[in-house]
Amino acid sequence: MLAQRHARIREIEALGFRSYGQRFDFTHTIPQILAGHGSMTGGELEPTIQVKVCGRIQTMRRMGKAGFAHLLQLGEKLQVYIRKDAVSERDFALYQLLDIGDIVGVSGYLFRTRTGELSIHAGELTFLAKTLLTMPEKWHGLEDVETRYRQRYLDLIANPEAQKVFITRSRVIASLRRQLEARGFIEVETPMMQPLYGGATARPFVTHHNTLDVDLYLRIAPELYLKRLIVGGLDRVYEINRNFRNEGISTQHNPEFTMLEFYQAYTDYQGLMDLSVELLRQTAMDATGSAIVEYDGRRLDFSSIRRLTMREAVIEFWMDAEGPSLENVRDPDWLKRHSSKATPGEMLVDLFERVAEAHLYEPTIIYEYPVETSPLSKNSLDDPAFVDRFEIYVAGMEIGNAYTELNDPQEQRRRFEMQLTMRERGDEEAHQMDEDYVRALCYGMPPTGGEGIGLDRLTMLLTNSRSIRDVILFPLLRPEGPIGIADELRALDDGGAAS
RNA sequence: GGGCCGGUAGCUCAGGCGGUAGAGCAUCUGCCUUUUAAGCAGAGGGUCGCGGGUUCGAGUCCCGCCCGGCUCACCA
Repeated sequence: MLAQRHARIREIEALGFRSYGQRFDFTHTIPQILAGHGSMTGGELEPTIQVKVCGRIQTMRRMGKAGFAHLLQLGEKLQVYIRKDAVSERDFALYQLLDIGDIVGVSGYLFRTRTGELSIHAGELTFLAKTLLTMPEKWHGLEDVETRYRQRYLDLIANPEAQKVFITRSRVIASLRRQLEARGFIEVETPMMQPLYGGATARPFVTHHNTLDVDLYLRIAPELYLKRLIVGGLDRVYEINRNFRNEGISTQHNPEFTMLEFYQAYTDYQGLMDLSVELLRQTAMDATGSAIVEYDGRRLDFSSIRRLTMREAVIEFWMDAEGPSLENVRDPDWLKRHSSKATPGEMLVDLFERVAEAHLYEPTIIYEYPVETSPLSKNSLDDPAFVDRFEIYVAGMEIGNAYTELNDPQEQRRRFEMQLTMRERGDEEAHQMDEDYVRALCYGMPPTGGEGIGLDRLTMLLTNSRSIRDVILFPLLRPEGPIGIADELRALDDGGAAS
């Protein structure tokens, strides 16, 4: 097959075409043609409209002295009609040599076929690039998930809906940027390689800088750097970038993933709740055209987001009919009877995760978190065992985490020391002491609200994708091993040189 | 890491009580000037994921390994 296609390059060149062509100045993209002329009748297409389009050949139906092909560009297709008496002899010879997957340019006029399909009546063909490998089958597309992830380019060619997912992803990110900029946030970039990792509980990837001879960690979160910027007086900052966590892979976890983090001085977690509700609603609108989307057969309404405390969620979703009372979930002894964790706060979180989390299908904000699991959040005024923090859950997934930032350096020092104790007890994920961060707080950080939103997961929800790998162009997989294409190409090259 | 499922032609998939491997699309040849899962006639194409074992004989049975999916654990 490879040899056959390779030989065809010479035949195409013998006709005077370049097998790998030059720039092509099209007049319209295929989506533009469909949008602009898709609803015009055959009659309205006269006088003729001349266009130049280009794309990849998706299908071919040859009928002797004429034929049809579908040209695919940007996930949409336009039919091309080529007939012997409408093109030059040379172009017709080229048409006969075309393979599905070749990239060509076509100039001609628009018309409707007998069956009513908008098509381009070819007057001239331009050869732009040759495919040497066969394309996936036309009506199933490429289904093998491993190939789809490893060879994403093939997935994007063969499955138009795969392109749509990544276009929506781009819209999600653009929408959030636009909304934050409109509110006076500025986009910043903070280190991906950090001497100390922090801002989340996770195991890091380690790398090494040769000249400085130091180990560095790929960041697990940008949080501590962004808050240094708040200290510095950049009152509203955000960053959209990758975090790296050296942990398991699943349908909801990829080792590198994209987070939006934003920090707003002089607000608190209540202010961020209101902002989040607005951001999510508008992002859903911008990405999908509606605040109501379908996910896995169920309805998600981003325009009405419930707010529940963690304790209320435990009560509401309790597995038995006779749920606990508010007094129960406040009572350390009651909690101890239902969880084996070390402290009342950890017990409550444990219960919440077991009882409620999977049921949080409709977009829901959960607030009032215990202090033990939140080393960087500010204590609640009315209960120092809790912090002013909330998380956003949709379809059973956590997609956002926000809190009033702890800005008291003494308290922050004590929290870090508490984490160090946990670390000594063997908790690898406990937070490290970051003295420069404490020093920054010593200069005074204004009251601040900070939030992180997982953009991969948000994109999953807005594209109806069940796996995070479907919204990451190149998800991490084990390396593939030898492919052998270089050897095959070299063999063809040697053969060509010899002949 | 555990459990379950999968890997057969370029693609999508069948098949199998152990006996020389199948279809559709794609490819090649011929016919066909409005087709659209175009059609008709013919042809080629496979170390059945890899390695061992059992057997006269393994794609099929057994063991190990590789790759992937789902799921549980951990996390966002």
